[in-house]
Amino acid sequence: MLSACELYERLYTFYGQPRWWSDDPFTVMFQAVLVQNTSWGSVEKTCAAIGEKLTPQTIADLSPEELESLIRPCGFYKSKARTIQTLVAWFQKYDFERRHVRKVSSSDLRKELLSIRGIGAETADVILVYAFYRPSFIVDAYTRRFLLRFGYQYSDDTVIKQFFEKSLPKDAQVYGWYHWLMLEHCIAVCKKHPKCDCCCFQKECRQNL
DNA sequence: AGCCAGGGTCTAA
DNA sequence: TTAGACCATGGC
Repeated sequence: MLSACELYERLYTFYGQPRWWSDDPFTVMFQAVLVQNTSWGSVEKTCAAIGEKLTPQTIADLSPEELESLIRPCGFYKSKARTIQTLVAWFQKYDFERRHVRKVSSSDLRKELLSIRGIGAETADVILVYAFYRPSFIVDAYTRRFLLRFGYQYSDDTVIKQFFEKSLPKDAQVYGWYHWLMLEHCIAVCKKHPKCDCCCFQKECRQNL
């Protein structure tokens, strides 16, 4: 079994410099909610339609119904609209400024996010890492799928989170890059093997890694 | 046609 | 504490 660090080295060597989700914290928050149990393509389309109006103030000024109709294509639009409005109100307490949010400690920030209805562990960690540069390893469908392919079998997300956090430097940039690399890898493999969860030991899925 | 997508919440046992 | 129902739409 490879360690989390060794896996990272191989991913980084193979795929090179990963992208960041978005430089804009509000874009990260907005998209992280929209993508819940939804395909990324729907989120992209929705955000493209909103265009430059995707700012916290613009979204804050929308009525619930207006926001619902904007995000409808992403599914679960009523609950997501409510979550986004709550998030915006929360962000407004910090004047929509990342540097103000960053005055809060990581653990308190995580608690604040988790207290918002519609934000669970995964969404909170995405926001912590990509929007506010706080190290809290993201465990999502890609993380689980990635580990499965390499023969790791964990039942519980908190155990997976620990697997990464215990052996990596506590660094948000590393966590964000790592998550992005796993995503890239899953997408690259899935193009060749649509049902790839069950092919983790096949050579095609592991070559060059 | 039917199943799934980068989840989260609430409830029943 | 945990499995299962529910939320909803679009893409393939």
